[in-house]
Amino acid sequence: MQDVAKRANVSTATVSRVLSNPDKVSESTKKRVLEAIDELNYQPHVVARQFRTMQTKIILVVVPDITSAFFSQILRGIEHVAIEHGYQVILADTENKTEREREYMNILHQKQADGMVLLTARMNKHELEEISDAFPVVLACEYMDELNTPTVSIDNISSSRKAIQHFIDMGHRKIAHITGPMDVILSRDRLRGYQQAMYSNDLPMDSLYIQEGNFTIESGYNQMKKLLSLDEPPTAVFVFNDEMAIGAINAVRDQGLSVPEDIAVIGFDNINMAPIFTPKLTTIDQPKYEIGQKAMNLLLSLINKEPLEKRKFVLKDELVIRETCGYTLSRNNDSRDKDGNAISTKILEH
Amino acid sequence: MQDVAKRANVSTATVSRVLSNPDKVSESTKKRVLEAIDELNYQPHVVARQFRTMQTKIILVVVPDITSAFFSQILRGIEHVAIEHGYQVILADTENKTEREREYMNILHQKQADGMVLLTARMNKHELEEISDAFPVVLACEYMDELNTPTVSIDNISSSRKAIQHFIDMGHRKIAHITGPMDVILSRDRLRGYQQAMYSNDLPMDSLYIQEGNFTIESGYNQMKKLLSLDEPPTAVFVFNDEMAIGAINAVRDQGLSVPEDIAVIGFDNINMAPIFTPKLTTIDQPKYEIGQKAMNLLLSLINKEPLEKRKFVLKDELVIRETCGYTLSRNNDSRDKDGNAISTKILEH
DNA sequence: CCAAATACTGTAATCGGTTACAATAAAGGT
DNA sequence: ACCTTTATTGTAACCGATTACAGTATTTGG
Repeated sequence: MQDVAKRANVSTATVSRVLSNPDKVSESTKKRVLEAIDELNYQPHVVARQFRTMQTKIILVVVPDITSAFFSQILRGIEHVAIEHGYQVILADTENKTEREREYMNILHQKQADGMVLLTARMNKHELEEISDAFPVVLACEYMDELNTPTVSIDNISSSRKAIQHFIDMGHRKIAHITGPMDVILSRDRLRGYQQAMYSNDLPMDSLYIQEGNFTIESGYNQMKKLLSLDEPPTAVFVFNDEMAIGAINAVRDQGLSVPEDIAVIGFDNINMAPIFTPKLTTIDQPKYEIGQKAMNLLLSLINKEPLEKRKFVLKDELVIRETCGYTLSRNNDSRDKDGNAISTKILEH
Repeated sequence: MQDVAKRANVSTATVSRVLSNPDKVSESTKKRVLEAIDELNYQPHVVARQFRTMQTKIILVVVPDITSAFFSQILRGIEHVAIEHGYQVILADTENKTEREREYMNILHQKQADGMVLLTARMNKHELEEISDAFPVVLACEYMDELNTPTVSIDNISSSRKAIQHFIDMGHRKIAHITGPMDVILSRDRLRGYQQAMYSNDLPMDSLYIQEGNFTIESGYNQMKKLLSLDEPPTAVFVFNDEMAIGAINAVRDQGLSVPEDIAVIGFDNINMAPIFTPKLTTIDQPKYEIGQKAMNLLLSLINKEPLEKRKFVLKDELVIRETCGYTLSRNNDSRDKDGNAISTKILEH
C-alpha cells in the first residue's frame, strides 16, 4: 500500500479511501491511484482490514450433515444471498454430533465470523439463547418454542399431520411412523403431528408402530424390517425423511412385498432423488432454497442491527403426491390436491 | 488480554506465551494466567493473531457442485484431516461456472486462506500454473498432464477402459457413451478410455453413440432418449457419472424397455445411491474419502514447505458390479472380479 | 564462592490497513 | 475583498496479538 501511495503520489490514507470510500476522493486522484494499484498489481491484505474493522465478512453455517441432499439446497440459498452482500460462507459440518456443534460456537466467540446460521440445534435452549443474545444468529429448519432466536422453518407438526391425514383419507388405519432421533426437535414435532392426526381420527396407536431411525438409508431399511415383522404390520408408513423412506422401500421389496400395493410410504423433504426413485416418492416438500435465502437475509438484518419485521418465519410446505402413497395408481401422474393446487409429479422436474 | 495480564500480574507477552508457547512459561505463572483467563472468560482475538502471524489456518476448497453426492464424501476426507491439524475449511461452490472459479482465486491472492484444494479445474493450464506457483494448491479428481501442481486422482482413462471391456467381455458390441461436458478434462479422459477399449477390440465406433451430457439426472435422461431413438440403438451404455446413469435408466424405463435386459448400464463414482437404486447400479468406485484425505495431507506438506515424496498420486478405483450391467443376473449378488478381489454388492453397504 | 548457562519474564516494535482529526485549497455568499 | 462552507488530502493513532531482544533470577559446574 505504501508503494501504491508513493507511485500515485498520495498518502496511504487516500489509497485506503479509494478502495473503501471512493466517493471521498476526487476523480483525478482516484484515477491515479487505481492506475498505480494496477501497475503494481497490488492486492489489499484482507486480514489486516478485517482486523482493523473488526469485521470478517464471513458467515458460519452449521450443518448436521453435509452429505445430505436436503441441506445442500438450503446452503445454496444462503450462499447466494451472502455473496450478493459481500459475505463469504464457512461451512461447519457437525456430522450429527452435539459436541462438534458446541465447538463451532467458539468461532463466533472468537469473532472469526460476523454471524451464524444454524441448520441444527441439538444444544439445549439455554446455551443457544446465550450465544444468540451475544451474536447474530439465525436458526433454520429447527424450531424451538419460547426461543428468542430468529427462526426460519416450516410447521413440521402440521405438515406431518397432513401426510397422515392423506393416508387416512385413502382408507389406511394401520399407519406406522419411522421417526428421526428423539433428541432432535424436528423428530418430536413430526411425531406429534402423527399422533395428533391419529387421535383426531380416533385411530388406535400402537407404540410398536413408532420406530426411531437415525436419518440414514440403512436405518430406514432396518426400522421398516422391524415393522414388517410385526404380527399385524402396518399398511402405511410415514417416514421422517426421504433417505430413510428409500431405505424403507428397499426393505419392503426385499421382503417380497411391493410399494405402494402392500405398504404405502410417504417421506419428507422432497430431495432431488424423490421424483427419480422407483417408485416415485410421495413426500412433503420443503422450500429449501427459500429457507436458506430467508435465513441469510434475516442474519444480514441482525448484523446491520436493522429492526426485524418478525422473529419467526414459517414457510409453506406442500404434500407432493407421487407413487409411493398409492394415491395415483388409478390415475394420471399429475393430480391436484383437494384445494385444487397443482401437484406436479412430472418426472425429471426438480 | 491486558485485563488478563493485569489480573495474573504478568505482562501481555506472558499471557500470549501461555496460549501459544506454553513450554516457555513456568508452571506457577501458567496456572495463574489460566485462572485469570478463566475468570475473565477471555477469548483470544483470532483475527488479530491471524494478522500478526500472517496465517489464517483456513483452507479454501473449490467444488464444482456442492449438491453432488460425489463431492461431499471427498469434502469430508479433506475436512477431517484439516481439523486434525488445526485448519478450518471454507467451501467455495462454483456451480460449474469457470468465472466463479476464477473469482475464488482472489481469496488466495488476498491471503485469506493458507492454501487451496481444487476439485475442479476448468481454468486453463496457464492460469492454474500461475496460482499454484505462488500459493499452496492441490488439485484433486481432475488430472492435467504436464502440470506441476500436486494432484490426487484416479486414472480415468484406464477405469473407463475397464468398464467398456466389461461390456465387451459380456458380448456387447453396440456400446454407447454418455459423456460429461467436453470442456472438462475428466470427460475427455473417460471418452478416451472408451475409444481405446473400442479400438483395441476392433469394434466400430459410431459418433452417434457418443452423447454429451452435463452431469445432471435430466441430461442423462435426455441423452439416453436420443440413443434409444437411433435406428440401431446400443445394447450397453457407459455413463460419465451415476447421476446421469440414473437419469438414463429412467429414460429406458419410460420407453417401455428395461435395464439390464434391453440396455446394460455402467455409471461412475459409486455414489451412496448406487447400491440403493433399483436396479442397483454397476459403477466405477472412486476412493472418495481417501482422495480428500490425501489431497489435504499434500496441501499441509506444501504449506509447511516439506518436500513431497511425489507430486502425482493416482489412487485405485474399482469396478463394482451390481445389477445394471446384467452380469449378475444369473448369479448371486456377490461376485468376484477376475483378479479374485471381492466385489461386494450387498444392499445397504455404503 | 563465582562465572556461566539456563529459565523465565518484561519492554516495545511490529503486522497493514482504517479513520479521527487537522490542514489546506477551492468555491460560494455578502 | 473577506469570511464561511465544502471538498480533498495528509498525519498519525490505533486495532490485539506475537516475538526479538533485553533483563533478571535461578541453577549448574568447577
